[in-house]
Amino acid sequence: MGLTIYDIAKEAGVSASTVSRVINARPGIKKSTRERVEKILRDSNFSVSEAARGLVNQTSRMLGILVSDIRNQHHIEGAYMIEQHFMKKGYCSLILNAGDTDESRAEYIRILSSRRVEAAVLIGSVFQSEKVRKAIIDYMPTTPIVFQNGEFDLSNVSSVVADETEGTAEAVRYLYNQGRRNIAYINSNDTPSNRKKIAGYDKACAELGLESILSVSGDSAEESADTTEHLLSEHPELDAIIYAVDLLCVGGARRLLDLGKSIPKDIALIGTDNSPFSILANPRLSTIDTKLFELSSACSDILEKAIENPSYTEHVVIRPSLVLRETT
Amino acid sequence: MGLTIYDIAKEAGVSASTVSRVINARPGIKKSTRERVEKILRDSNFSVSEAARGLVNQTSRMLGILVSDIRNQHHIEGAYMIEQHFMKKGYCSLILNAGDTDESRAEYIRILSSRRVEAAVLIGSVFQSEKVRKAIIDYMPTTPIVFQNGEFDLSNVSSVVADETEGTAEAVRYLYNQGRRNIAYINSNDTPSNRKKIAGYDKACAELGLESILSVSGDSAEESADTTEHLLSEHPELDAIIYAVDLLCVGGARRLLDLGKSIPKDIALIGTDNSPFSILANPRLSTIDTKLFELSSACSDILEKAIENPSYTEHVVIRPSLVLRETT
DNA sequence: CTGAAAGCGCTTACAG
DNA sequence: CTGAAAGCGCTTACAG
Repeated sequence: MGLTIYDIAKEAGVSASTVSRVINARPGIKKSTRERVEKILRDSNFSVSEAARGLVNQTSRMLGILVSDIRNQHHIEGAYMIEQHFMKKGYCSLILNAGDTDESRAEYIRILSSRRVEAAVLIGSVFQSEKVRKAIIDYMPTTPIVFQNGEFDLSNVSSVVADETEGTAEAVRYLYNQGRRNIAYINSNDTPSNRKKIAGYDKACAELGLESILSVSGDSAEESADTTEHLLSEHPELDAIIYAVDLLCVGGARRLLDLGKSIPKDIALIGTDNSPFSILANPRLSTIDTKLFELSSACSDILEKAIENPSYTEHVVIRPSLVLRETT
Repeated sequence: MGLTIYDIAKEAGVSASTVSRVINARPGIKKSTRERVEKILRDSNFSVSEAARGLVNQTSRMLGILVSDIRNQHHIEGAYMIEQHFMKKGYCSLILNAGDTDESRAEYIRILSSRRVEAAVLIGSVFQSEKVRKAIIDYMPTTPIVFQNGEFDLSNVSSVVADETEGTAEAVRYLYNQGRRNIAYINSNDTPSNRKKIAGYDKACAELGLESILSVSGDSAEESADTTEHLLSEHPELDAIIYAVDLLCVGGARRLLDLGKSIPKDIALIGTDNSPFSILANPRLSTIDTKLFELSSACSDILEKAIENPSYTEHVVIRPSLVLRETT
């Protein structure tokens, strides 16, 4: 199995050096030799071992992409974009599910380091932790890293973040301007990103003299429906709810309809992320667009520059915008 | 940067062999030596180069997972499961988007081969093509491969397929038993998998003496809504529609509601895949459950055995079932 | 219990 | 234009 360049060399009656030169299209090889070797390469379906090549070149042509859960549609978009873009340049992407704990996420930094990836991307604010930071310092102190939706104050880490605080505050202000005065917020998991959203909600409520009404839901549509119903029973005066995630808004909308509420007449709803759910939902969601596509494409751009020049670093902030549909 | 075992050896005053033995927990090392080396390993945050190690061991500890588009929720589930499972055993997964053409998909087989993956998984019936088959013969003739939702008659390729023909036929029969007599089918892209579904639809229609009414939609909910409306204008007698994909069913349901139809009274709807959309949709979809989870977990099991024993091969067929909710 | 040497599959000066 | 040699970072017989 696995032919080596020595096998090819023997068959062509040349040295391995020559075969290597042909494979890598180096100049200064007699045309007839080149063609003979090329034919054998082709006929034998030879494929170079990237591992061996990487060992001598000190490159792996691999990228590491860490996502806490690859099944999360919101995160996979970025991974997709990066994988597609760099595959064209001959890079393969190790897309790994870094798990739910800080320990496991830090461990994945170590794993990427032992695979000698040339650059890494962290997707999701959950990577914001001291353990991950330390793992980067210990294991990838000079590898270019791009952090999507988070930041570390390290010389090799770039960041691309959405200003979710401001995005959420704007949603509150919009509802206020529409005459809503009892605006609740339903949060999902406790992540750095969600904390920023709540900060924006609280800030805007304070500015406008509104009461902060905060509730937390599990991360399924069904749980959100229950949370929404419960919240409404405690605060029958509610005339608007903002959700930290579109999916939760879908669940809430559904339950409110079941309870005989009219949306947005009785109660206005705003989701977050402008995800596919927001258009599929019935009614279609108004939502805070966190500009996933722009975030991902900024990551991809930075990564590209950082691979060229490993000391390149950049910090980008993207401003969310409000997308108005049928729930406001 | 990049310490090698020679750096560690020098610092510990031992040979590289000894360091290697400590790293690999080989027996027969004096306890004091082992502990001294371990401490240095830890303090210096040493991490072995998997590439170099792989070169000598003739293993890569990498798996290749080919998906046509990683953003497809239906496909990523399998990739997730496999990645998670094998990471525990020290394997990293190259999850690659193999693209839209047979050429590109075949090319990815070559790429996996040059990365010397120890096993590969093809997810999705679209890999069913002569070009991919040839690429496997040429580049991975002995690497264990598991094909999710497709098969190749090759000694190194296992398969796990859903019997979509039968699953779809059953949906038709169910509708018939409910008294529906004008049952249409709306297909999505032309893939081997979708062809099997249509075969099942046609077969059941023939059995029951029903007319086959087949239409094709683009792959967004919006396009499906248009297709549905158009189909209904040509066949006002329709009292049921089966969709090749849940998402299309969501789009169709939405439009039918907008047109003032009552679901399922006027018209019954059945989607395919039992995807998250089917529960989120309003109304919730009845759907042909293609048992994604079982498919994926069967792939993962086979893969595990095949990595142990590279000549292991298995062929599994999984029977879909009908899940009844609010659209029938 | 430990080390020197060879080798995994490549690439790249260096020499001719 | 081409080849012999050294080396990338490891592991593993082999010898002691």
